[in-house]
Amino acid sequence: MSDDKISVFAAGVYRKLGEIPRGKVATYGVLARALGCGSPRAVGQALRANPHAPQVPCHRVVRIDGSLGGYQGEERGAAIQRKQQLLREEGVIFLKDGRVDLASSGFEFPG
DNA sequence: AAAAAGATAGACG
DNA sequence: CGTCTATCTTTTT
Repeated sequence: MSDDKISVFAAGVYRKLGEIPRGKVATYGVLARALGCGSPRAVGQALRANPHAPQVPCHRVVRIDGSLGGYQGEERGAAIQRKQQLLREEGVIFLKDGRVDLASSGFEFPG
């Protein structure tokens, strides 16, 4: 937190997030691949430092297995609860396990 | 400059 | 089901 600006990597992540349609969710792996990186952790780092909270749909990014993961830097349980609420309002389908239905709400980047 | 952490994913036992 | 390793970027010492 030294510069007001952000890295090019984060900017690319936020750009991809804007491509995710409402009611859908993308996975870290797919996002990382769309950015040209094979490490979903790098994407998570960019989202964690997300300077635009609700402006960027960072809550539309979940794990590969449908688990929510985290939100900003909150506790795991709190992050899941908040994300589930937001996604549920957007029309994302949730399974009884508390996971997202990637089979219907899973989004993937073209190309 | 070097080391540690971080919202993952995949492989192994 | 639980544990370890691989991979990339950002942040801190």
